[in-house]
Amino acid sequence: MARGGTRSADDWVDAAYERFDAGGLGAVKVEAVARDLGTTKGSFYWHFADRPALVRAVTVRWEARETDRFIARAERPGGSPQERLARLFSEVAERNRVRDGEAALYREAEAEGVADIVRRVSERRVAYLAELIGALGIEVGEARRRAVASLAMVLGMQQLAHVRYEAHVDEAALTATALAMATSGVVAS
Amino acid sequence: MARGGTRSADDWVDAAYERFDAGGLGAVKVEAVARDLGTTKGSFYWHFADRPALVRAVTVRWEARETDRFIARAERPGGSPQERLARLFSEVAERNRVRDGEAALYREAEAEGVADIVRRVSERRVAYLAELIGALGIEVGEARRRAVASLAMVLGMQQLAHVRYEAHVDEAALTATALAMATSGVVAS
DNA sequence: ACCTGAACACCGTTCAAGT
DNA sequence: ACCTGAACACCGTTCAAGT
Repeated sequence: MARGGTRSADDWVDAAYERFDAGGLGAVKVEAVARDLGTTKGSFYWHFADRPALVRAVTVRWEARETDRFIARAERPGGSPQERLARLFSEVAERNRVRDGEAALYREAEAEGVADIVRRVSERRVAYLAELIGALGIEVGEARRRAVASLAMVLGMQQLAHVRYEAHVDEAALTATALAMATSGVVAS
Repeated sequence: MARGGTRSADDWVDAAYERFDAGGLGAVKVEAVARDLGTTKGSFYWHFADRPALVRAVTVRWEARETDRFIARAERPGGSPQERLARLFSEVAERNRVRDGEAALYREAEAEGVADIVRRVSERRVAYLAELIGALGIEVGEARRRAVASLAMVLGMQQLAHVRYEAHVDEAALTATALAMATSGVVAS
């Protein structure tokens, strides 16, 4: 909102979200956001109980957007389950390259008190993956195990990327590996 | 060291390491460690340039211990490569349950400026895994790809555990999955 | 050579006082 | 109803002064 005017809680979340996008939840600082908004941090406490409340609002917004993207992906027509899985993994691999706020989320979730939200998103991802794998004719329990294992591998690759461990495994190999885990099923029951 | 006496840099690292063990690198706070040692934080700056130097010393110590454990494992006689791999993965799965300082390391490494050390440890883990897989008669490039993929999956499961996402996949299943990835080779090249 | 104590910066939080 | 400004706590950092 314009300097000098009055602000809503939403304006605070907008400004905080920009900082989150750039630097993760750790960059969501009351004083800094107040500066961005051209107001004082004292005014922040009119709208929110404390910093954790703001961090939580930002994460909830991230969850909503993540869900939208999920639905958009699922709704998009075209293709066998295999093709959809391939599309999904290749999008994930591509986003892996960008070190944005989301990339930091799993790392920061616990310290910032939003582990529950990240857990919820994880469950959605697993459910969606399991659904696609199930569409290949795989039994439901096995489909879930494969979904968890391939999600875990993708998250692990993200972590290795965080410490800049390249491991000579590129985007294409990551995509192929995740797809192979999902479709050819290496997961023991 | 006893209160009132004089302290060495090592004493500071000892005390800081205890805090790391309990709460990760984030718990390594100059003021708190000074309190533990019964001295003032001002005195800290005689021994160290700043907090990052202390954090780095703690991580270097962690690396040394991690290496020791690695060597101990590798040297331990007995068993085919398969048996050693199984032992390795089951130990990792077991440690996954404990939420200690190490569990937080990958998350915090970048923010704390010790990504290089964690990267080095990752490379050792991959090299060791690749060596065992290579002993199964697998070609060297393929062995490395399998090593990276199985390490990534284990790290990813750790992350999911951090947000307490259980996913109905237990320790035994994790072990079996990692082993299957390493030995039966789902990784596309 | 090693430490204390006071000072400052930065950020989260509270609150009396203003509009 | 919403905000300012000052205050305090906590922690990292510096430094003059002490032993």
